[in-house]
Amino acid sequence: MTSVTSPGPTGPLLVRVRAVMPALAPAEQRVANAVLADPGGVAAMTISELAEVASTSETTVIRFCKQIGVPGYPQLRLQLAAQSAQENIRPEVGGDIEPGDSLADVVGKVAFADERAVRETAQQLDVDALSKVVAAVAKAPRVDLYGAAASSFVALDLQQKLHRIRRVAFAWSDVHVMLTSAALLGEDDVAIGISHTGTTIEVVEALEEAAKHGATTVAVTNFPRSPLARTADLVLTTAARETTYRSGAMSSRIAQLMVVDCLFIGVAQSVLPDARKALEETATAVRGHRLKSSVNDQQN
Amino acid sequence: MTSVTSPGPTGPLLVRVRAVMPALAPAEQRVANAVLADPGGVAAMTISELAEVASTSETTVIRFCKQIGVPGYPQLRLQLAAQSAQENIRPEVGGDIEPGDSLADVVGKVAFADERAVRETAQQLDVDALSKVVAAVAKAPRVDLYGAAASSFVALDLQQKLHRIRRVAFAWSDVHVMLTSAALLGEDDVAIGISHTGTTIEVVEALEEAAKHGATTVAVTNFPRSPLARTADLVLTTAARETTYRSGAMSSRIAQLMVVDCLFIGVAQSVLPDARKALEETATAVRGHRLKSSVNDQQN
DNA sequence: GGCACGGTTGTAATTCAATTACCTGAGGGG
DNA sequence: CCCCTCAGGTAATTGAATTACAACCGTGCC
Repeated sequence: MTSVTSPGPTGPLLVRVRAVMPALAPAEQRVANAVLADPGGVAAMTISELAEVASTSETTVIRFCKQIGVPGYPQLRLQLAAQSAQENIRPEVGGDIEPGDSLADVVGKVAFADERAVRETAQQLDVDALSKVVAAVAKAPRVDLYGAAASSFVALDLQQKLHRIRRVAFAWSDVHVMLTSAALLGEDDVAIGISHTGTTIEVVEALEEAAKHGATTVAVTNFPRSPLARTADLVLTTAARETTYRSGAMSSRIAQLMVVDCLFIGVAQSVLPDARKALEETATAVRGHRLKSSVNDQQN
Repeated sequence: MTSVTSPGPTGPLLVRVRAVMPALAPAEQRVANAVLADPGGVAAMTISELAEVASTSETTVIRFCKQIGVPGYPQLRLQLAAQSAQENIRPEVGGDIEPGDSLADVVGKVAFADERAVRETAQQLDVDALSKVVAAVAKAPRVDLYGAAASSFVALDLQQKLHRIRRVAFAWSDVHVMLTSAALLGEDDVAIGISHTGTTIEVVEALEEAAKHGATTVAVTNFPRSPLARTADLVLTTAARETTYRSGAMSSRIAQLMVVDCLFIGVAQSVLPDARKALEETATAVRGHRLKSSVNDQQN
């Protein structure tokens, strides 16, 4: 029993709450909303007061605590107090993007949301799971990547990176191709499904098919209780709170890319020096397609 | 964190405790000492446990609370939790990624680099130029996007976003197609070239071709003096310092995406309410491809 | 259409932490 | 020597937190 600030296995409490939100029952979601709306305030409430605010019973509040991995209500209060004390040091200049915002506001808010997504994702990322994924990918004869819409670009990005260090990887976004490809995977192969919500039918199906053939399955999603996460052997969660500006993937995709970059570097490290050599050779290959005036030789 | 908190950065509560110490009864002083020795630890204790530790009774603990101006024991716990949380502010983990770094180090460094890229890009972004780009794109009958390798994904991402709000956009990564497409652009059209270094021959050529036909040309690059930037009418610069781990685009691509997101939101704002309607319709369209267990309706 | 089932929610009983009321004993002054 | 005061504690009481249980609701399966 050391300190309140470093509780369970995973990172910051509020991040966890947001991640688990969709998997909660309605009454529990009301509690979650109350907590997210005013963490500091809730820390000052008794269980009955919070129940009142969330229009539900004390019982449900307790259930909510257990759901998010906190043993009881007093512990929740403590963690909320700790959390909101930290936030106050670095105030959230954020807020949602409004239709009337000036461009300067938009830039500020987007930047803040992206920064936060990166920071919080890193904080709560399960390094243990990541290392298992790295190990699996490093020794896999073949890696399949599944993603739809915006997530497909993340898949493509990873494919390209892995390809540059000679790992055999394929990124698919067509269900039919996903399924046929998954059907051809074997024991040592790895299949990675990417979906922010974790509910994209096609990606879930493909991962199930891959599992059926013995491949190691990995989910990259924001929601650890989502269907995709449940299907996978290993889960890497992001921590993006999408702005409500219904534009679709913004910070979620940034968070996914960060995770995928970490994965890539891990793999590259574990197959050094081959990776280094491969990277140098590929860099040399595109050098002829660079104009002068920059000594830089990275690709893109 | 179990250290004896002697010097400065402690907040008001512990300061107050120290101040009133001499005025306290012996048994109360024992409580005070226990609190000062390990504030975080005490926050995790019940009143009985603390009484035990201070070799005294619960009653004395309560008396101690009142003495230092805290109404009750639970309140003391909360304040201690908040206090000790503030003490451990997270340190900045800069530095380059080394081959021998642990995965946890890698995650920390990647996150830090990404965060910094986002922050610094936002700070130096030319909002005036951005607003001109927004205006041009908003009224353009057609937008061409050019990018190679990793930057092609950024182009595709933007294309998809613009498409969702009914803007006609094309993302090309094949030189031949780029050039033919550029040749068909007109006065009101916009061509956006994306290249981190700004030296990718194909992208520069395509932008030159587009300029030749009267289109507004835009560069998204890290280097304002690069060939690409010189070719373009408007320049949006990113501010990524690529880690030397020769992996290619990592934080540079994050920065590009942020810029592109701002551009997109700007355009969406300026064509409201059509954009809103379009976004809602597209969200509805994919709803059937979502599994339940999530109320969320963002795409990917 | 009805019936069984799993999952959700609330009520009531119970346990346990926190607080208060009250008691004891030691020291000091009249 | 007795009484008064006050530190300190025990035990009773209150109220918060938790658990046990029952009602309910939608869903899928005959």
